[in-house]
Amino acid sequence: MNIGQAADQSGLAPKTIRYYEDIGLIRPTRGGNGYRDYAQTDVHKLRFLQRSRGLGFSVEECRQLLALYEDKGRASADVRELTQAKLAEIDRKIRELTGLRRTLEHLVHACHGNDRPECPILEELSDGWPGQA
Amino acid sequence: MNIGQAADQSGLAPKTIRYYEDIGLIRPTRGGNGYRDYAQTDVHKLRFLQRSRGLGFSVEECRQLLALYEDKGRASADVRELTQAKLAEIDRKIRELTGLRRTLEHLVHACHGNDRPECPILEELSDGWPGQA
DNA sequence: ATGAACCTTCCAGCAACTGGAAGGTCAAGC
DNA sequence: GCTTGACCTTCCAGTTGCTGGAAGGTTCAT
Repeated sequence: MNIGQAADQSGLAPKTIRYYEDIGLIRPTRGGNGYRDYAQTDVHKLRFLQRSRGLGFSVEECRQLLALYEDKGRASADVRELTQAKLAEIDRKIRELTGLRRTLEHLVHACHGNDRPECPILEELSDGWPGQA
Repeated sequence: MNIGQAADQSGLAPKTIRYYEDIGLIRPTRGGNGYRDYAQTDVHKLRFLQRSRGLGFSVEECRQLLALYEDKGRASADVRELTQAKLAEIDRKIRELTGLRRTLEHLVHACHGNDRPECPILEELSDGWPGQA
Protein backbone atom coordinates (compact mmCIF):
# COMPACT_ATOMS: atom_id res chain seq x y z
CA MET A 1 0.00 0.00 0.00
CA ASN A 2 1.10 3.59 -0.66
CA ILE A 3 2.21 6.01 2.00
CA GLY A 4 -1.10 7.89 1.99
CA GLN A 5 -3.06 4.81 2.93
CA ALA A 6 -0.47 3.80 5.50
CA ALA A 7 -0.85 7.31 6.93
CA ASP A 8 -4.64 6.93 7.10
CA GLN A 9 -4.40 3.56 8.78
CA SER A 10 -1.72 4.51 11.27
CA GLY A 11 -2.87 7.98 12.17
CA LEU A 12 0.50 9.48 11.24
CA ALA A 13 1.17 12.18 8.61
CA PRO A 14 3.00 10.99 5.47
CA LYS A 15 5.76 13.43 6.29
CA THR A 16 6.14 11.86 9.72
CA ILE A 17 6.30 8.38 8.22
CA ARG A 18 9.05 9.45 5.83
CA TYR A 19 10.86 11.03 8.73
CA TYR A 20 10.62 7.77 10.69
CA GLU A 21 12.15 6.04 7.72
CA ASP A 22 14.95 8.65 7.55
CA ILE A 23 15.90 7.95 11.14
CA GLY A 24 15.74 4.23 10.56
CA LEU A 25 12.59 3.22 12.40
CA ILE A 26 10.86 1.43 9.53
CA ARG A 27 11.99 0.36 6.08
CA PRO A 28 9.20 -0.31 3.60
CA THR A 29 9.93 -1.95 0.26
CA ARG A 30 9.75 0.09 -2.95
CA GLY A 31 7.59 -0.53 -6.01
CA GLY A 32 8.90 -0.31 -9.58
CA ASN A 33 7.81 3.32 -9.72
CA GLY A 34 9.87 4.22 -6.66
CA TYR A 35 6.83 4.53 -4.42
CA ARG A 36 7.08 3.17 -0.89
CA ASP A 37 5.09 -0.01 -0.41
CA TYR A 38 3.79 -0.72 3.10
CA ALA A 39 2.90 -4.24 4.20
CA GLN A 40 0.45 -4.91 7.02
CA THR A 41 3.33 -5.54 9.41
CA ASP A 42 4.68 -2.10 8.57
CA VAL A 43 1.34 -0.56 9.33
CA HIS A 44 1.30 -2.41 12.64
CA LYS A 45 4.67 -0.92 13.48
CA LEU A 46 3.46 2.53 12.46
CA ARG A 47 0.43 2.20 14.72
CA PHE A 48 2.74 1.01 17.44
CA LEU A 49 4.85 4.12 16.96
CA GLN A 50 1.82 6.38 16.82
CA ARG A 51 0.53 4.94 20.11
CA SER A 52 3.79 4.98 21.99
CA ARG A 53 4.61 8.52 20.80
CA GLY A 54 1.11 9.56 21.87
CA LEU A 55 1.80 8.07 25.29
CA GLY A 56 4.76 10.34 25.72
CA PHE A 57 7.65 8.07 24.81
CA SER A 58 10.45 9.84 22.98
CA VAL A 59 11.38 8.62 19.53
CA GLU A 60 14.48 6.97 21.00
CA GLU A 61 12.39 5.18 23.57
CA CYS A 62 10.04 4.10 20.81
CA ARG A 63 13.01 2.67 19.00
CA GLN A 64 13.83 0.62 22.08
CA LEU A 65 10.22 -0.47 22.51
CA LEU A 66 10.05 -1.43 18.85
CA ALA A 67 13.22 -3.49 19.23
CA LEU A 68 11.76 -5.20 22.29
CA TYR A 69 8.52 -5.69 20.42
CA GLU A 70 10.28 -7.34 17.53
CA ASP A 71 12.65 -9.40 19.66
CA LYS A 72 10.81 -12.51 20.65
CA GLY A 73 13.42 -13.26 23.32
CA ARG A 74 13.07 -9.95 25.12
CA ALA A 75 12.33 -9.78 28.81
CA SER A 76 9.06 -8.08 29.68
CA ALA A 77 10.81 -6.66 32.76
CA ASP A 78 12.70 -4.30 30.42
CA VAL A 79 9.47 -2.96 29.03
CA ARG A 80 7.96 -2.65 32.46
CA GLU A 81 10.96 -0.67 33.66
CA LEU A 82 10.82 1.72 30.73
CA THR A 83 7.12 2.23 31.25
CA GLN A 84 7.47 2.84 34.96
CA ALA A 85 10.18 5.44 34.42
CA LYS A 86 7.83 7.16 32.00
CA LEU A 87 5.05 7.03 34.58
CA ALA A 88 7.24 8.80 37.15
CA GLU A 89 8.10 11.45 34.58
CA ILE A 90 4.45 12.01 33.76
CA ASP A 91 3.67 12.40 37.45
CA ARG A 92 6.38 15.00 37.72
CA LYS A 93 4.98 16.89 34.75
CA ILE A 94 1.49 16.81 36.22
CA ARG A 95 2.79 18.14 39.54
CA GLU A 96 4.66 20.95 37.83
CA LEU A 97 1.69 21.96 35.73
CA THR A 98 -0.61 21.87 38.72
CA GLY A 99 1.63 24.23 40.67
CA LEU A 100 1.90 26.50 37.68
CA ARG A 101 -1.84 26.45 37.27
CA ARG A 102 -2.34 27.53 40.86
CA THR A 103 0.00 30.48 40.39
CA LEU A 104 -1.63 31.60 37.17
CA GLU A 105 -5.10 31.26 38.63
CA HIS A 106 -4.11 33.43 41.54
CA LEU A 107 -2.84 36.02 39.07
CA VAL A 108 -6.05 35.97 37.08
CA HIS A 109 -8.15 36.40 40.21
CA ALA A 110 -6.00 39.26 41.42
CA CYS A 111 -6.37 41.12 38.15
CA HIS A 112 -9.39 43.37 37.81
CA GLY A 113 -9.18 43.11 34.05
CA ASN A 114 -10.43 46.56 33.25
CA ASP A 115 -8.92 49.37 31.21
CA ARG A 116 -6.85 50.97 33.91
CA PRO A 117 -3.12 50.53 33.61
CA GLU A 118 -2.55 48.94 37.01
CA CYS A 119 -2.16 45.22 36.65
CA PRO A 120 -1.26 42.88 39.51
CA ILE A 121 -0.20 40.21 37.05
CA LEU A 122 2.56 42.32 35.59
CA GLU A 123 3.54 43.56 39.02
CA GLU A 124 3.97 40.06 40.33
CA LEU A 125 5.79 38.94 37.23
CA SER A 126 8.33 41.65 37.79
CA ASP A 127 8.58 41.60 41.58
CA GLY A 128 7.95 38.07 42.72
CA TRP A 129 5.05 35.75 43.07
CA PRO A 130 2.96 34.29 45.88
CA GLY A 131 4.56 31.58 47.94
CA GLN A 132 7.96 32.39 46.53
CA ALA A 133 10.77 34.55 47.94
CA MET B 1 27.13 45.17 34.96
CA ASN B 2 28.53 42.34 32.84
CA ILE B 3 26.50 39.50 31.44
CA GLY B 4 27.68 37.02 34.05
CA GLN B 5 26.32 39.13 36.89
CA ALA B 6 23.11 39.80 35.01
CA ALA B 7 22.82 36.05 34.57
CA ASP B 8 23.30 35.46 38.30
CA GLN B 9 20.75 38.10 39.21
CA SER B 10 18.14 37.04 36.69
CA GLY B 11 18.48 33.28 36.95
CA LEU B 12 19.10 32.98 33.20
CA ALA B 13 22.18 31.52 31.52
CA PRO B 14 24.45 34.02 29.73
CA LYS B 15 23.80 32.13 26.49
CA THR B 16 20.08 32.56 27.00
CA ILE B 17 20.49 36.28 27.63
CA ARG B 18 22.50 36.70 24.42
CA TYR B 19 19.83 34.74 22.61
CA TYR B 20 17.14 37.06 23.97
CA GLU B 21 19.17 39.93 22.62
CA ASP B 22 19.48 38.21 19.22
CA ILE B 23 15.73 37.95 18.94
CA GLY B 24 15.29 41.51 20.05
CA LEU B 25 13.90 41.14 23.55
CA ILE B 26 16.44 43.31 25.35
CA ARG B 27 19.17 45.66 24.19
CA PRO B 28 21.88 46.42 26.72
CA THR B 29 24.41 49.14 26.07
CA ARG B 30 28.02 48.25 25.31
CA GLY B 31 31.16 49.29 27.14
CA GLY B 32 34.31 50.50 25.43
CA ASN B 33 35.67 46.97 25.46
CA GLY B 34 32.65 45.62 23.59
CA TYR B 35 31.21 43.97 26.68
CA ARG B 36 27.47 44.16 27.20
CA ASP B 37 26.52 46.46 30.06
CA TYR B 38 23.28 45.72 31.90
CA ALA B 39 21.45 48.38 33.87
CA GLN B 40 19.10 47.55 36.73
CA THR B 41 16.09 48.02 34.46
CA ASP B 42 17.58 45.42 32.09
CA VAL B 43 17.97 43.00 34.95
CA HIS B 44 14.33 43.63 35.90
CA LYS B 45 13.29 42.75 32.40
CA LEU B 46 15.44 39.64 32.45
CA ARG B 47 13.83 38.52 35.70
CA PHE B 48 10.47 39.27 34.19
CA LEU B 49 11.36 37.05 31.24
CA GLN B 50 12.72 34.33 33.48
CA ARG B 51 9.48 34.31 35.47
CA SER B 52 7.06 34.40 32.58
CA ARG B 53 9.00 31.72 30.68
CA GLY B 54 8.91 29.62 33.83
CA LEU B 55 5.15 30.08 33.94
CA GLY B 56 4.85 28.52 30.51
CA PHE B 57 4.50 31.60 28.34
CA SER B 58 6.18 31.19 24.96
CA VAL B 59 8.91 33.63 24.01
CA GLU B 60 6.47 35.39 21.69
CA GLU B 61 3.96 35.71 24.49
CA CYS B 62 6.71 37.03 26.73
CA ARG B 63 7.46 39.65 24.10
CA GLN B 64 3.81 40.73 24.25
CA LEU B 65 3.82 40.75 28.04
CA LEU B 66 7.03 42.75 28.08
CA ALA B 67 5.52 45.28 25.68
CA LEU B 68 2.46 45.56 27.89
CA TYR B 69 4.71 45.84 30.92
CA GLU B 70 6.61 48.72 29.37
CA ASP B 71 3.53 50.43 28.00
CA LYS B 72 2.14 52.66 30.72
CA GLY B 73 -1.12 53.04 28.82
CA ARG B 74 -1.80 49.34 28.44
CA ALA B 75 -5.05 47.79 29.57
CA SER B 76 -4.73 45.15 32.21
CA ALA B 77 -7.53 43.29 30.43
CA ASP B 78 -5.01 42.38 27.71
CA VAL B 79 -2.73 40.75 30.22
CA ARG B 80 -5.60 38.99 31.89
CA GLU B 81 -6.73 37.57 28.56
CA LEU B 82 -3.28 36.23 27.73
CA THR B 83 -3.01 34.68 31.17
CA GLN B 84 -6.41 33.09 30.97
CA ALA B 85 -5.64 31.55 27.58
CA LYS B 86 -2.51 30.11 29.11
CA LEU B 87 -4.54 28.74 31.99
CA ALA B 88 -6.87 26.94 29.61
CA GLU B 89 -3.92 25.47 27.79
CA ILE B 90 -2.40 24.22 31.01
CA ASP B 91 -5.71 22.62 31.94
CA ARG B 92 -5.76 20.83 28.63
CA LYS B 93 -2.24 19.54 29.13
CA ILE B 94 -3.06 18.32 32.62
CA ARG B 95 -6.10 16.48 31.32
CA GLU B 96 -4.08 14.83 28.56
CA LEU B 97 -1.31 13.80 30.92
CA THR B 98 -3.80 12.40 33.40
CA GLY B 99 -5.40 10.21 30.75
CA LEU B 100 -1.99 9.10 29.58
CA ARG B 101 -1.02 8.29 33.14
CA ARG B 102 -4.09 6.12 33.60
CA THR B 103 -3.28 4.15 30.46
CA LEU B 104 0.35 3.63 31.38
CA GLU B 105 -0.53 2.60 34.91
CA HIS B 106 -2.92 0.03 33.59
CA LEU B 107 -0.12 -1.28 31.38
CA VAL B 108 2.33 -1.53 34.27
CA HIS B 109 -0.19 -3.40 36.38
CA ALA B 110 -1.00 -5.76 33.55
CA CYS B 111 2.68 -6.61 32.99
CA HIS B 112 4.02 -9.37 35.19
CA GLY B 113 7.55 -7.98 34.88
CA ASN B 114 9.38 -11.26 34.81
CA ASP B 115 11.71 -12.66 32.18
CA ARG B 116 9.19 -14.44 30.02
CA PRO B 117 8.75 -12.88 26.61
CA GLU B 118 5.01 -12.30 26.79
CA CYS B 119 4.29 -8.70 27.63
CA PRO B 120 0.83 -7.15 27.81
CA ILE B 121 2.31 -3.67 27.46
CA LEU B 122 3.63 -4.33 24.00
CA GLU B 123 0.51 -6.17 23.02
CA GLU B 124 -1.71 -3.28 23.94
CA LEU B 125 0.60 -0.78 22.28
CA SER B 126 0.29 -2.68 19.04
CA ASP B 127 -3.37 -3.70 19.19
CA GLY B 128 -5.21 -0.99 21.04
CA TRP B 129 -5.55 0.17 24.56
CA PRO B 130 -8.17 0.10 27.30
CA GLY B 131 -11.08 2.41 26.95
CA GLN B 132 -10.22 3.06 23.32
CA ALA B 133 -11.54 1.41 20.17
C1' DA C 1 54.09 38.14 33.06
C1' DT C 2 51.32 34.48 33.35
C1' DG C 3 47.17 32.09 34.14
C1' DA C 4 42.41 31.81 35.12
C1' DA C 5 38.17 33.55 34.45
C1' DC C 6 35.72 36.40 32.12
C1' DC C 7 33.92 38.34 27.67
C1' DT C 8 33.08 38.43 22.31
C1' DT C 9 31.30 36.33 17.70
C1' DC C 10 29.99 32.71 14.82
C1' DC C 11 28.68 28.14 13.51
C1' DA C 12 26.39 23.80 14.51
C1' DG C 13 23.18 20.96 16.56
C1' DC C 14 19.24 19.06 19.63
C1' DA C 15 13.94 17.04 19.07
C1' DA C 16 10.51 15.89 16.07
C1' DC C 17 8.74 17.19 12.86
C1' DT C 18 6.49 20.62 9.06
C1' DG C 19 6.38 23.42 4.81
C1' DG C 20 7.47 24.18 0.26
C1' DA C 21 9.64 23.71 -4.25
C1' DA C 22 10.43 21.00 -8.27
C1' DG C 23 9.40 17.20 -10.53
C1' DG C 24 7.55 12.08 -11.63
C1' DT C 25 3.23 8.95 -11.81
C1' DC C 26 -1.31 7.38 -12.01
C1' DA C 27 -6.36 7.10 -12.69
C1' DA C 28 -10.56 9.25 -14.34
C1' DG C 29 -13.16 11.80 -17.52
C1' DC C 30 -13.87 13.77 -22.06
C1' DG D 1 -5.13 10.31 -26.35
C1' DC D 2 -4.95 14.15 -23.56
C1' DT D 3 -5.69 16.82 -19.74
C1' DT D 4 -6.51 17.46 -14.94
C1' DG D 5 -5.76 16.68 -10.40
C1' DA D 6 -4.38 13.84 -6.81
C1' DC D 7 -0.99 11.38 -5.51
C1' DC D 8 4.06 10.22 -5.02
C1' DT D 9 9.33 11.36 -4.94
C1' DT D 10 13.61 14.05 -3.07
C1' DC D 11 15.80 17.85 -1.06
C1' DC D 12 16.34 22.03 1.46
C1' DA D 13 14.88 25.11 4.93
C1' DG D 14 12.46 26.49 8.97
C1' DT D 15 10.33 25.84 13.47
C1' DT D 16 11.21 26.64 19.20
C1' DG D 17 14.33 27.82 22.62
C1' DC D 18 18.02 27.33 23.52
C1' DT D 19 23.01 24.87 24.24
C1' DG D 20 27.81 23.51 23.02
C1' DG D 21 32.09 24.54 21.19
C1' DA D 22 35.78 26.92 18.72
C1' DA D 23 38.68 30.86 18.25
C1' DG D 24 39.92 34.84 19.99
C1' DG D 25 40.00 39.45 23.10
C1' DT D 26 40.01 41.42 28.10
C1' DT D 27 40.62 41.82 32.86
C1' DC D 28 42.37 40.77 37.22
C1' DA D 29 45.08 38.58 40.77
C1' DT D 30 49.34 36.81 41.85
